[in-house]
Amino acid sequence: MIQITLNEKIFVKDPLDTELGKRIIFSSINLIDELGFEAFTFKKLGSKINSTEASIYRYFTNKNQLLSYLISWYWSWLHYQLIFQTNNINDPQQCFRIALRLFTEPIQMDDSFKHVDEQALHRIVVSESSKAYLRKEVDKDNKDGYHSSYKRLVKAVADIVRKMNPSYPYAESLVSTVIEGAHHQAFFAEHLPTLTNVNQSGNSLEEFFSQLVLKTIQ
Amino acid sequence: MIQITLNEKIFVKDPLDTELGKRIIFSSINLIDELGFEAFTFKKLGSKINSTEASIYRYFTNKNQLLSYLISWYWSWLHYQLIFQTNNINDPQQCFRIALRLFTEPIQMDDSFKHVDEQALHRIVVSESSKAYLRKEVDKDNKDGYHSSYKRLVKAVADIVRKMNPSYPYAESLVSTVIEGAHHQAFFAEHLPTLTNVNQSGNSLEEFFSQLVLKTIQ
DNA sequence: TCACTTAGATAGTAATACTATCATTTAAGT
DNA sequence: ACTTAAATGATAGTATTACTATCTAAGTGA
Repeated sequence: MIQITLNEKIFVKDPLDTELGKRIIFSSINLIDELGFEAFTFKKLGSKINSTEASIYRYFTNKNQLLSYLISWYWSWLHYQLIFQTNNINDPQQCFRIALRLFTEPIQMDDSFKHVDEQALHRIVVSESSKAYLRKEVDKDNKDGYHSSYKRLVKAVADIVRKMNPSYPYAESLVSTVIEGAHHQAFFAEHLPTLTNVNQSGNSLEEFFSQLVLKTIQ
Repeated sequence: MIQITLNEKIFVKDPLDTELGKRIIFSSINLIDELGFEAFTFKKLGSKINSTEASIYRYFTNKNQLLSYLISWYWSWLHYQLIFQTNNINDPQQCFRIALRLFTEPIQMDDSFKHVDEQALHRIVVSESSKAYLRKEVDKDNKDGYHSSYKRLVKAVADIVRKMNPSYPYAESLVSTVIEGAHHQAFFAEHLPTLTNVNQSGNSLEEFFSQLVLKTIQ
């Protein structure tokens, strides 16, 4: 049983400390997935969990903070998976393959987190995660550590890339491009298929990015 | 003097047909750039151009349609630039270089469009363009042609990629990854620099993607 | 038992995202 | 010159959003 701990400034009151807090997290994932982030409101969430808007505000200052919390939680969880799955593996090539699979394949969540719908959270990450930072408030948010989980994950994978080729100077850029790109390509494959070749005639997301990275860093 | 024509369903009434329409376009670029898309409203725009909310609704059904219009206009304009600048150039490698420069360098707009602030529009494309499609309504929007300018541009550049290597099966994915990636990397370089190596010790956006593409398609 | 935490209930406010109506100006056709 | 239609402005109204504030009740722990 593991516990993922997030930066304290990313919530008003830690939702994992209470029963209501856990209901907020659990149900917000389903509701954001269902309605999309724009149409999602604390009022709707309140009525869904038989609580009130005011109660939810005791945990998060606004819905953007809640989104950032969910996304951060997801990155921390992926990072934990990466560390766990690459444990005792020395070949950086193989480590990278594991990382790439985490980014491109729908995740399988273990029983430690039954309260979380992993498929739904993944869909939210694909469709909504960039909205957590594409904001005017990004610098303030960043100071408060809203994006530190993401930054840690990118650094960890960039370190793997550097182990494969220490002279490649764009490790972080490559990794963040792959992560964001994986989301975009998955979204395009579903909604705007002319923008992608993924899911067409045997082409796969993983294969596309695998080739791209290995050839790029040679 | 050229005229960029956009799909008819992307507006209620063509803003380029009237004086007020042009003021809407011109000022919305500045206002979205200044406030960010979330804080931007038709009411604020109305008072900025000495008109009213109701008048703006006669051109666009909502602010998302206006955003889609601006972004579409930008893609159409880039596409035009691409065709113009690659005219009479047969070497696909060189054509690609031109395309890449269009995606990575702040554009220089010609005098035909003095009413448009090119720098501001580019900032909007970087920070807000993905919000035009990362929506629950994406399929409906797509049916109405909201994204056809983007799709045409991606196809045009993918055709260049295929000329360089006809057997590469991920041309569209590669191009859309580069375009979206160029935005992300530019945004990261400014706001979340630990996620990128661009703008650090002589590293450039253009160089990163140039290497990435050329090595990938070999 | 007292203090404290937690949450439910309710109310209120300013702003947002529209829709509707009506009057006025302007431009275009006969 | 007269008529009509299109374009805009002015104003009002509505439901919802995004909060903030206050008050009460229940439960917990020392």
